[in-house]
Amino acid sequence: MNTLELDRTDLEILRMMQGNARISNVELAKALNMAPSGMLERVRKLEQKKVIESYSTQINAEALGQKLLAFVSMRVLDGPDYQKTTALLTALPEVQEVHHIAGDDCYLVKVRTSDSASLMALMRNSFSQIPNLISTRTTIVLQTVKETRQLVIPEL
Amino acid sequence: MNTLELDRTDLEILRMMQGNARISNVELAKALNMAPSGMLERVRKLEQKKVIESYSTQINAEALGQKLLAFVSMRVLDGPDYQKTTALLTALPEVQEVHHIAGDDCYLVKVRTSDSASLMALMRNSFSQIPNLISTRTTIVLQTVKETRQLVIPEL
DNA sequence: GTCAAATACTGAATAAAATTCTAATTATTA
DNA sequence: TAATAATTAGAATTTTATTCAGTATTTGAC
Repeated sequence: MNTLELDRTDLEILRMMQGNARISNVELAKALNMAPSGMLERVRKLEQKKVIESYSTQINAEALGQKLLAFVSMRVLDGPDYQKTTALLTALPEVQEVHHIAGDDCYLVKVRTSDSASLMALMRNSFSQIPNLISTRTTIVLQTVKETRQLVIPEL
Repeated sequence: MNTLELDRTDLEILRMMQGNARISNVELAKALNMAPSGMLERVRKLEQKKVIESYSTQINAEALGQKLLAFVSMRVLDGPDYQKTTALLTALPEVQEVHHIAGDDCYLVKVRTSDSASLMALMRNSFSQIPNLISTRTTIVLQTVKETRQLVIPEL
């Protein structure tokens, strides 16, 4: 099979594991009518090919006191430090997403902090320290109705 | 211990599992110097308390041909169907996030599709069918520099 | 189409891990 | 402080992961 092509079985594996990363190999094998050993090889291969990127645990953000979510629009000024500026921004643990979007040299940044005071502190103490970086707009999330990274897996 | 309070051990567990949902119970126990049986109960308790929401597999979106990411601003008109409108939107598998944001009755919606044609189809065939829902702006992501849901876990 | 090489799969054996349960320890609280 | 509840360890048991040799299947060259 080609390095990048996924057959029906692969897609079924991904579908099942996407929703439950801790499903046992035996259970997976049963569900797809395979021997556990064969299933194991499939999964290992998907990991090697980086089709499976990681297994992560979704933690209740509020349980950790992380009640504030915000989207911040930013502009990075062109220049020799462009890469470095991006790296500094990305390195902040409160920064969950950094998307380069169309229109100007702009970033859309998703930030999660405990509260608005922490966000303010972050913007004043961290963002402001990064050269050539300008926050242009901050949007506070009032309520999150849905938040997942589950992909639509084709049927084949 | 209180239903919601997390001690140092809990936080360590979350820290380790957040980055690797498939870490074995034995390995966790070793790392925190506990018996596997005790560790297992801790984890079960975190699951019951919904501090741990789920275990998910991060799949390479491009491997599944999902190359387009977009943020769509939307407005939902007030009315008796408000709840239903939200439910219909949320139910779409291409819709990964729905955030209610400050200012107007507005949603910020994150959408992932295979390409711009699919996005257009989604907007025309699905979004448009939902009553009282108006897309006000679509922002295409050119490049994603960082995308994680890892939370900042306090030290204690 | 045929054959050889590579790939994928099975089934059994073994190693490792998960799970259960009892007893003991520690923490809570009345 | 005593009684109660919660947590933990340790051993026994069940289940799962992993390995591996052999079989089947697919792939690609000719």
